[in-house]
Amino acid sequence: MERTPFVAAANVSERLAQPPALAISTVIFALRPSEKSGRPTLWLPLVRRIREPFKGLWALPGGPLTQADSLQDAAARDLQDTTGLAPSYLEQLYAFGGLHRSPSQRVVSIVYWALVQPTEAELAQESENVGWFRADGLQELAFDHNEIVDYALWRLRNKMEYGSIAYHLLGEKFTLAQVREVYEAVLNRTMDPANFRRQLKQTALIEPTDEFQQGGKHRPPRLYRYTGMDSGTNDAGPSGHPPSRLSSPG
Amino acid sequence: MERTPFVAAANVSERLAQPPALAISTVIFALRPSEKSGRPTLWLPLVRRIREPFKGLWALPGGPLTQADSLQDAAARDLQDTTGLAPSYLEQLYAFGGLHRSPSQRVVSIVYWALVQPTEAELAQESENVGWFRADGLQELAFDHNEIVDYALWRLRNKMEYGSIAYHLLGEKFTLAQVREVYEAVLNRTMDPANFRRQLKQTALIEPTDEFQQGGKHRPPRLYRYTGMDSGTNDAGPSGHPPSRLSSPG
DNA sequence: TCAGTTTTAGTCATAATGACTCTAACTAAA
DNA sequence: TTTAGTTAGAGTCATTATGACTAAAACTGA
Repeated sequence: MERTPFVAAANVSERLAQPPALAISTVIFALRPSEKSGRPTLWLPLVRRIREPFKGLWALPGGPLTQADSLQDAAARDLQDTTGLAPSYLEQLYAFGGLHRSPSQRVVSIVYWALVQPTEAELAQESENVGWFRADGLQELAFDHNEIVDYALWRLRNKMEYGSIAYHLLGEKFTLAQVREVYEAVLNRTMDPANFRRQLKQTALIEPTDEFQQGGKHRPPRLYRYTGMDSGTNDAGPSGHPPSRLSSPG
Repeated sequence: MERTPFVAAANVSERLAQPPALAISTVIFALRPSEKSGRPTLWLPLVRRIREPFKGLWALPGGPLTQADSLQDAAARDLQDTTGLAPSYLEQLYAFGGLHRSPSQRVVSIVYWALVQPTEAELAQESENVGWFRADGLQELAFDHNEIVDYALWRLRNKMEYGSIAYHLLGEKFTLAQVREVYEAVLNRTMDPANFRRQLKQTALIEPTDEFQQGGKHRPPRLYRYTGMDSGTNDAGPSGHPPSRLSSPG
């Protein structure tokens, strides 16, 4: 994002005369095993800037608003181009329009946030200029992107307290323990397995399958399926989700 | 908002070549007594369009993004200019960027929503081209503004379920019954007075004053004061409010 | 066969909720 | 002065949700 657009402003008066540039950026979250514990933790892909400003620093994927796309489509397209990812969940986060976000021309960024499933996240090409980072304790990023990531994290944790969002970080079938691990990774605290299971089965939109996950060195857990029929890549803006409360157990 | 900016596009290819125009609009809510029952209900001010497109139709107040202002400041300034209002609460709602929101050039609107207190709302100048309308059952508005108002209503009702937002529609001192009336007006259903009072006093950030409201034909109710110290015109975006639950009683 | 693990069901005390009753305190009409 | 009408405000009670906890079930690996 924030590629220097059209003209480089030579001075303040020229800068004020230009209309602000419009950019789209996306914060993408996925679960990956922690290096130490192996437990799932939150990660996000970043791209390295190859030109000024902030050349060499890592930044959120994005770019100028493509004329022919809606905002949502532009976000999805940028995601595909820069990281190869197709998100299972994509929602507008916020429009950032401070006066001095970019040193050259003024840039208004409309930021989306996305969740991708582990199978998709594996496909994401890593390279010299595209890498995955743990969502907490990020290094210094370009522009105001640290602030943006923090806000996206806050929103993710917030949405978590209602139902339905956790499943976009998982595959089609999952165990109840996996759902709990998503909550624990996002909210950064442990939860009582028994109580969590009780609440999930009461309120959440899931149904049991007759399959069980094999391979563990313990009793095989039943696999469940999400029945929320969330249209995936849909916006929670207009036509958004009415919240169905799920409070945190144990 | 959506004043035809800079150049009027002559054809599709020219239109696609131009960068999208940026506009700011605001949905403003205030309580006003219903014509029939006299009970408080939700109203919002609209301005009549005096030029094409949609000349003659009512629309949300707004305008192009002023260069020297942040997004939030631009919203507050437009509010002041078009309706004379200074909101006690102002928050970003959503960025609307569909391809064909405006028939001439493509316009991306960053929409804010605001709450004003009754004393302020009275000051709002009404005129031939500025009027107040009930928030539900609106007539056809210019552009996609019906959709925007509906979404703002959804967000207002949503925020209502956490605490702290209702008081921005009231004055400095208020009775508990008035708070309940705000909830009833916004959520559009009645609530049990006794249970509502109990919950408010448990969780909400209010303190009793030693004053009582006189003039009713019944026992005078105690006046309360909000102690949330919400910095009023602050954003709930980045640096936003962590939600403190208040569920609906009765 | 046994120890170790996680799944899964269940118990129990406490807190929150919704429906309801009753008294207090005022006004207005009789 | 009394009485009816109104809302304020406190309190009761059954039901439900929550958090902490116990324990059996079902697998693996030694």
